[in-house]
Amino acid sequence: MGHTCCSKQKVKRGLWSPEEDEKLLNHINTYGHGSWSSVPELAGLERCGKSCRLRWINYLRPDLKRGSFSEIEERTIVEVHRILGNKWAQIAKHLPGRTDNEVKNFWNSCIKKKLIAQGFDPNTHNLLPSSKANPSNINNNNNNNIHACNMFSPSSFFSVNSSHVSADASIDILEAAYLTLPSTSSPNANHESSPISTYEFQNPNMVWSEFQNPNMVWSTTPVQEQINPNFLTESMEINSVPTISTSHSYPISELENIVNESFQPITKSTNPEDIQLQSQQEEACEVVEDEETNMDVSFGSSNFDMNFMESTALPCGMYNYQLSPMDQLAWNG
DNA sequence: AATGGAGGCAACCGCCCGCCC
DNA sequence: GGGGCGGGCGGTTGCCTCCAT
Repeated sequence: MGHTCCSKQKVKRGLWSPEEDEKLLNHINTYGHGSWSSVPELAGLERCGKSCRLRWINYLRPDLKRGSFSEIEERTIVEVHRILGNKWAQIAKHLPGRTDNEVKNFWNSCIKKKLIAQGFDPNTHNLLPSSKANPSNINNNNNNNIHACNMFSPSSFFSVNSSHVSADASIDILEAAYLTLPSTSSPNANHESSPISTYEFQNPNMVWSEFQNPNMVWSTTPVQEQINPNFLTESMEINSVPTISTSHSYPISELENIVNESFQPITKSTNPEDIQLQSQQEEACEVVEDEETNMDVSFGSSNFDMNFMESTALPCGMYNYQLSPMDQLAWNG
């Protein structure tokens, strides 16, 4: 087996010796890595390119942070994992100096066990059934939608210490919040037949944690690039998105305006399946309104509204502003 | 002191995706 | 269009260390 680049040459496996590290380090410091497949030969190593790349990324890179994870890093991992799932590379982007491998190992060896010990399913971040049934585990809490995030302060990790959040990473959260749940778009939706690209925000279960406290969203890329068409489905039209670019922050209100300007309602689809889908979404939203809020929002309406996103996040347990008894749980395990 | 289990971590494996020809 | 290749990523494995017995 093995990767194609490894099968063509005699390669060494296993732990790297200090001499090998030095060769790789010297080579990359002098020439850069260029094509990884050519690095072993140029550096005089009997390793495959992938192995060199991995060694560099996970160990030799000069910007790596050493040592154990801080509590803030731990919380960041939990919060981002709750949204992104096992997207270790994406999670690692939120932790400067940490690698995906490191985050993954830390999760599997430490955080996962802590969550389980506190009665949370590490995959869903929801309470485990046994914990729900056992009041002693959850401090007599009856809310089955409580999330592991509520172990922490309701202020998001973005407000804890912005230096721990890379500038381009918060948008991953924004995108992933839409991508987390199964797509509600019809598999038969015919995008090609539409004369223009039409989309609709497909996942109302938005985690808008960036918008809760810091009042600022950081951006290194134009908004148009940040908005991933994958989290949009039919019925909203993408207009020319104003470009706010390159490494600056802008207020929440500005982003809200941008999004509102960028997504305008269009006529609903005539596709019977889409109509049924929209009807289901509207029904679901009505339940949301009845149960959680009187806010004048509806998934059927195409007005994109931050309040809407926040309110719809509540019933699905994606986000909860309210302090719950879970907040009182100690993180130290 | 020897041994076995648990935990942590580095590295590998296999798959996927994008690019190029 | 499709095949090859390189890079990236998540899952898994295996080794090393520590600690209890």
